[in-house]
Parts: sequence; C-alpha cells; structure tokens
Amino acid sequence: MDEKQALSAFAALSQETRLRIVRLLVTAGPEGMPAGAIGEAMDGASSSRMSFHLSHLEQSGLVASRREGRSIIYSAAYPALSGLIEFLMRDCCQGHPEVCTPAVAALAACCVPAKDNAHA
Amino acid sequence: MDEKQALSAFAALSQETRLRIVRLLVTAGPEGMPAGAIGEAMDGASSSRMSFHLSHLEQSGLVASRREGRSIIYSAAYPALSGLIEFLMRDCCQGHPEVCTPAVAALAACCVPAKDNAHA
DNA sequence: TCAATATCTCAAGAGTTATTGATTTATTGA
DNA sequence: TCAATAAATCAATAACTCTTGAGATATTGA
Repeated sequence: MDEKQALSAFAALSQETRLRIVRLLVTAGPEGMPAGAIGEAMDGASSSRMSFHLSHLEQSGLVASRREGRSIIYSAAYPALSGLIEFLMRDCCQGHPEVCTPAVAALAACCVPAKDNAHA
Repeated sequence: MDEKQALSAFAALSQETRLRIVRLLVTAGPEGMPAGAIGEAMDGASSSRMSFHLSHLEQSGLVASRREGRSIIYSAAYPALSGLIEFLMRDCCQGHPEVCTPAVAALAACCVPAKDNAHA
C-alpha cells in the first residue's frame, strides 16, 4: 500500500453509497453478493449507478468481482482493508505510539474474543 | 464516530496535500506546527491554499488548532484518528475476524516495541 | 500608531465526480 | 435462435472541489 493506493482507497470510502457498499460486503463475508442484490440494498439504486460505484471500488482495490452465470458477484478485498489500516497506523506510530495504542486496544477487543490465542 | 464523521474524515484523507499534512502533523507530535511551516513543507503552498486544506482538516476533526502569537499552530487530533480506525474495524469484524486480525498484528508490532509493557 | 508578519476570507474559473436515461453486451433457458 | 435477465457503457448535465490572486483581519514590536 503506497500513497497513491491509499489516496484512491480513501476517495472510494469518502462517498456515502460506496462506504455502505463496502460495509455491506464486509459483513456479507468472502462469498460476496451479486450486483443486483447490492443495488436493492442501496434503496434500489439504478444499474448504471451501481456499476459506476462498484467499478470505482474495484479500481481502488477495496472489492473484487467474479462472474457467476448472469450475475457479477462482488466481495470485500479483506487484505486491502487491512493494508489501508496498516498504512494509516504506520504513519501514526512514527515516534508517537500513544496515537495508535487506543486503536490497538479497540481492535484487539473486537477481533480477539477474550481468549488467549495471541499466537495466531 | 458515526457514518457522517467517517465520510468527512475519509474525504479529508483522500486529497494528496491533506494526507501529507496529516502525516506530517502526526510525526510532529502533540505540539504541532505553525501553518507557515506546514506550507513550506508542502512545496511552498500559498497561504490561501494551506488555509483551505487546514480548515477542511479541522472541520473533519482530524486536526486541531490554537493561536500562539502571530502563528496558528496545527496539531494532529490523535483520538479522531484512532476513532476512524475503530469505525472501519468495527464494521470489518461483524462476523469476520479474519479481516482485522492481520491489521491487529501489524499495529501491535508497530506500537508495542517488543517489550512487556502491555499494561500501558 | 505604524509597519511588518502570519493567517484567513472571498470570488472566479478550471477540473473532477455523481446521477440519469438510453443503449449495448453477456448469459441463460425455452 | 429468440426472449428474458443481469450488468456495463455512453453522453449529457448538475454538483462539488481545488487553485489562484486580491484583499481583509489579527498580532507584535518599534
């Protein structure tokens, strides 16, 4: 993740419809959802509008697509999301760990369900 | 951090000059830097251009300002940065911890300098 | 109070982004 | 092959963002 990719990812996430699409796809899991279903979830957005935003997200690397019959299935690109966080945090920590320590705590609380699998 | 604030923060971070300002201020530490010095670091950007971007960043909550004599000192709003990460991660984890586990690892490696000060 | 310094505000214009509606391409099943 | 379905593309336009340059405001020291 370099500056150019980060700028593109932030731009993608700065639009309401696209941010909602990303959140929807993240919760939908690795299997993803067909474009039509995503459009219905976005107050029935038109196909051209969905296509515009989905291709924007795909170009930014935050989502991936695959054809399945007549449908195109979109899914969250989890490593890209992690990479974006890494990019932000990498900058945050330059000499000032107090910035990201609360974020680490929040993440740890969220992702590690109170068990001692810290070696994962 | 709600959706509206996150959108504003992402929009702020999606512009090259502003992303660089945030990175500069984060590494500058809590004391911050005067607007003029930031402008010089941005290939000598004009005062009106700096003012535009700095006020954008301030409205998004990512930086704070205070007057000190003739200068206005800008500094990174560290809790807002943490909050943005939290917002992204909160969404990422809904049923899919595999998304943020790599990010947690990267953060932990970055912020905790291989000592056992985990109680900080 | 005056000049110098630091920064902000404002208006205009260029460039970019999002939406709409119409059309096109790809896939499937009859 | 034909009709139906799913999604992408295209052109036009509205809306927003960034930069520039001129001028205004706030602070300091002489």
